[in-house]
Amino acid sequence: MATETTRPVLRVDIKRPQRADARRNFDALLSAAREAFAEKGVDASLEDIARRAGVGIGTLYRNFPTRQDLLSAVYFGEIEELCLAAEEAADLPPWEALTTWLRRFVAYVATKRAIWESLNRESDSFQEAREAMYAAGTPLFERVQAAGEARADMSIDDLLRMVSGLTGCNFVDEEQRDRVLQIALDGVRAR
Amino acid sequence: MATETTRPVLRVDIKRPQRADARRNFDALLSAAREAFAEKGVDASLEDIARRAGVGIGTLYRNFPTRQDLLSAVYFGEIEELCLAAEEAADLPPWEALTTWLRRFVAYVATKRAIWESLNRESDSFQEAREAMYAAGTPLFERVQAAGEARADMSIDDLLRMVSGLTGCNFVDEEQRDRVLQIALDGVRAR
DNA sequence: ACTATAACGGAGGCACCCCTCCGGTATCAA
DNA sequence: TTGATACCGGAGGGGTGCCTCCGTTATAGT
Repeated sequence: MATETTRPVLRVDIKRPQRADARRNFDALLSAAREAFAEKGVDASLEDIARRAGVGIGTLYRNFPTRQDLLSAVYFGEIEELCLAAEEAADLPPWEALTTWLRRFVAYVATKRAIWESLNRESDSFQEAREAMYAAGTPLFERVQAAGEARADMSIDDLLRMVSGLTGCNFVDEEQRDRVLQIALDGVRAR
Repeated sequence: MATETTRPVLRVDIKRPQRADARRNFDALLSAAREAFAEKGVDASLEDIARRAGVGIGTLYRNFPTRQDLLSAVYFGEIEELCLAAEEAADLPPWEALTTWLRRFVAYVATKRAIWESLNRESDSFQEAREAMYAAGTPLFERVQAAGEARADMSIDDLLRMVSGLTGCNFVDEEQRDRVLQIALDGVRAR
């Protein structure tokens, strides 16, 4: 389903370089950045990223003139995947579809701190990512509400902030995180 | 009630200096630090704090040899107040007592980022603060559970992490924060 | 008033980060 | 093979923060 999607697109036009050596560096930088951002959040040191990639700092700046460019290149793809996951879940019954997607959402957020931060920072370029996530989640949530299985006095914004808040803080272990999340979602259910 | 409490004490023994000028600086540092920590979180720059206090960096280090010493001096007092609030709420009916205290808890956490961080960091000296908070909240929560008004399969640790998670992330406004918190607490209620 | 000394404050060494600039190098088309 | 050039890397200047050290100053007891 939806192979030729017209979903609001997250366009990043940082072009992969032409020359072979340049392409190698470009890719190394991307994966080093993915690693560093996941580990230290969006404030990870750019010099550290260049080091991890085994590349000079100059090369980093040539490919990604600003920190935002690098962040975008790394994360917009992943958020895109999240949006796709929402479409895939659409076949399930309303409540399962929603929780399935949220589970996926949580899995992402837990490891990729930047996604979480993108929900919590006031930044233009993150705005776009946030909107894409909301657009993806809204149909799922509205379906649940239409089925009378979730309280009507709640928005997707409420829901995602709730889930991301619970995901963004430390728990003793995964088991506790799931349990607490489950409890909070119980509050979302219509009674 | 409990004027001569034997509650686990948060002891900080950084002694206020003897000489008049030293005492002035000590106090100025404390309030500058309170301000800076609230504003920028526990990572606020020590040099900035000294500047705000109108004092040399050396003076800061003389009074508070480590960042932890300063943090402790600032926050343990406030956490102590939080614990007192729990005792005061004890007169109310179980569920109200708990939510009254949690409301207080939220009010603190929202403005004092360090308290929130103290729940989310792995640090020895915060451990102590965390334990004090837990000790204060446990009676309230257990009372609610005993009254059958909260689900039994949840601990005070679960509850506080849930609340602090929801408090620690941004909401559009206070109203949304309260609404979402209310929804999550609905999930805590026994059905 | 005078002095012993507690307390001051900021210069300075070290570390890290950001970003620019440019001499050197690897690539690729001819 | 070779030359034009796209691309490299890191030195270096500017900024901030941490913490120590020590010459200078204010205080308090006599």
